[in-house]
Amino acid sequence: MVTLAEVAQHAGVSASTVSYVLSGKRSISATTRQRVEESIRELGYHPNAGARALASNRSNIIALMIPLRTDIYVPVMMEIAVAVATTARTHGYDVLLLTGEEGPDAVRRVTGSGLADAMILMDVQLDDERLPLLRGTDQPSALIGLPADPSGLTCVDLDFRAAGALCLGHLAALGHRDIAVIGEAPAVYERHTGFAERTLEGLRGRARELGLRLLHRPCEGGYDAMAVTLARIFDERPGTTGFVVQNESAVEPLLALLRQQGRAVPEDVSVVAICPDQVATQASVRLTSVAVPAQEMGRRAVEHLVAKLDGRGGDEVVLLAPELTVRASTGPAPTTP
Amino acid sequence: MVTLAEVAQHAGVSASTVSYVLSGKRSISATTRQRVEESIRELGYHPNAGARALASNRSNIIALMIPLRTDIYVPVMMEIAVAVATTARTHGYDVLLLTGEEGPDAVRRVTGSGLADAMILMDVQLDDERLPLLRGTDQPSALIGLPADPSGLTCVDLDFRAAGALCLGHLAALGHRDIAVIGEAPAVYERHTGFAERTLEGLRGRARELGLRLLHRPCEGGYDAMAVTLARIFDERPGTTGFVVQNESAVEPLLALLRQQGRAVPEDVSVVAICPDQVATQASVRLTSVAVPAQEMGRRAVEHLVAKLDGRGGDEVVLLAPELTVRASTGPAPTTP
DNA sequence: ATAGGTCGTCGAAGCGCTTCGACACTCTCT
DNA sequence: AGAGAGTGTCGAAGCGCTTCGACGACCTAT
Repeated sequence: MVTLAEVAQHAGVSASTVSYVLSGKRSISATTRQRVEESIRELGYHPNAGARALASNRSNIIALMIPLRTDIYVPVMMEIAVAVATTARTHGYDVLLLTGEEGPDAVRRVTGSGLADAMILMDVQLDDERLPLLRGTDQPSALIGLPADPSGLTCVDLDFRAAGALCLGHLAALGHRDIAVIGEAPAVYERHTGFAERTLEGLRGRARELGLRLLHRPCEGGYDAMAVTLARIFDERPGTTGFVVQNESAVEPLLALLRQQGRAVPEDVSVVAICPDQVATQASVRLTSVAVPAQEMGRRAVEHLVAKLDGRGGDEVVLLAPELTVRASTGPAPTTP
Repeated sequence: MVTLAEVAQHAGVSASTVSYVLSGKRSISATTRQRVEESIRELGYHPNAGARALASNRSNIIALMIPLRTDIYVPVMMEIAVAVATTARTHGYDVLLLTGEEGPDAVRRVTGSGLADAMILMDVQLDDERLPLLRGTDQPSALIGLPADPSGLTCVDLDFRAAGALCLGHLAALGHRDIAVIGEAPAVYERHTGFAERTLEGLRGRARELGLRLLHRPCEGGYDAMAVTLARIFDERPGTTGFVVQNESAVEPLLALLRQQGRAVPEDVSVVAICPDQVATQASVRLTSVAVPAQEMGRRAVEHLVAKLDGRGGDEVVLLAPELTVRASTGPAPTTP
């Protein structure tokens, strides 16, 4: 293992000079810099992370807490995680992966031990038990999601309320009057997950404004659950012609079932999804959808944290504006004779 | 920030005593231990990670390198990642998330800086450029996947060759003679990804033994690509009655297309998948499948590393035996009159 | 009773880095 | 020509922890 001191000796300068070459925190003459850089390369020097963290009180690590459940929003989570890791690297940070399993203890542990300089939390509940801890520390943090009370916190999220409204507006403009909403699994609503509830508010609010009839049904993913849910919907509202789906694992089952029942998409019923673009474009019918900008969210969260760590910027709630892309799954409502 | 010294003072002992209470590396009287533990709790002490790493030359971090591509095997990757994180925590380790983007440089950086004590690599190519680096260091590592030459390395993987053979055996036993294999995207084969090629070897070998006709077609995910591929298959081999699918994002499109063409599963054609159980059970037809034991793989990799870090055990190739679960997508071959 | 163990604790060294103050220079401005 | 203001470099302190050797205190076997 090569140390700073060895590099210094090799280059014929003092250790502090090498350190300043590395950090750029003091000016160094061009010739010295070159000599040092040459030595670093020649010896294959890598600064020791622990020593650096100890001396500078900075680990250059950002912690990312992902939900333990692997059964839900997997593509979104993965995309966010990768975006976080990639963005962090471009700013010189590494990413520590925490699972939700440890809950608040993980926050305490990471904060207390100086393992990470900052923290990103995903899968935030409206009234998340980790939030008081975050407010009580001076360690920067960012949430991906929006809790009930975001004061004193940095949050990045899609504006799901607007997304809900947008979907409904699109269906309404096409003449649909009876809309069914296929939501996430009931457990998601029971946990009071922000995005699910806010979407619903957006949908309901706009439905009221436009005088549409709205039926919301949570749904476990998968074919069988979807079959039951769909049967109930048509039972209760036979005139349903528009669907809004916010549940990745219900998308394909829904399409398959509609097809099977002889209801053509988009001729007989229209479907709008709120999901990552990839899901929308790979479905058996290319779906009109509001994209969940997973990468963008991950990137923004990291950039906020880096800014805060550099002493720039403060808390802020960033709600990304939803965009609706029209594809092949929506069309004019059928004219009932 | 509370330090060891403060805890020591509070408990009326020396710093080293507190350290030994924490590590258990020397015997400590029960009364002293209690007093120290009480102080730790009272002061809310967390050992500083950097200082610990510097002094002990151990970071208690395991690096996990995941592929950058988020478009492929997402659920598997995610499951492995979560299993790695969870298992690592139970052994007192944290997980550093690296993306494949940096490639070999990441290996050098992490190894050189002492950021992590060990490393797990996913998405291993048969002739992966990171392997020489791993062999050249004394830092323990584990691969999830199997390269062409695993000598001097620890590898954990499903025995894909056996998995391929198993699928074919099952179809053969049901009387199918003409089998089509829907593979991963062409790029996966071009990269010489181990699992894809080994599956193919297993399939071909058993096909030869049993005298079956085998047609292998790589396939991009999604509905449209699958439609093209399927058309070609039936064009070339109209008598095809058995399918083996190794491509998560081709599963649902395949089922939809077969249904659409009036080919009933399993009455007219049988489908066996190689995929995580979750995909198999959530599909519109519950799929007979060989499970990719993602969690098990993640867990095993971590446990091997922990053992190596504790000075137990050495390099080893662990090939998990495949298990085929019969569900609703396979049945006897139709008798051609 | 004394030599030899074991047990529990302490002090001090040191891990590899960052950073502060100091110091010798070289410029500029008057 | 001398004061003042940079520049570029160095030495030393110290970050919070682990770990080694040392040392009493107590126990056992001779």
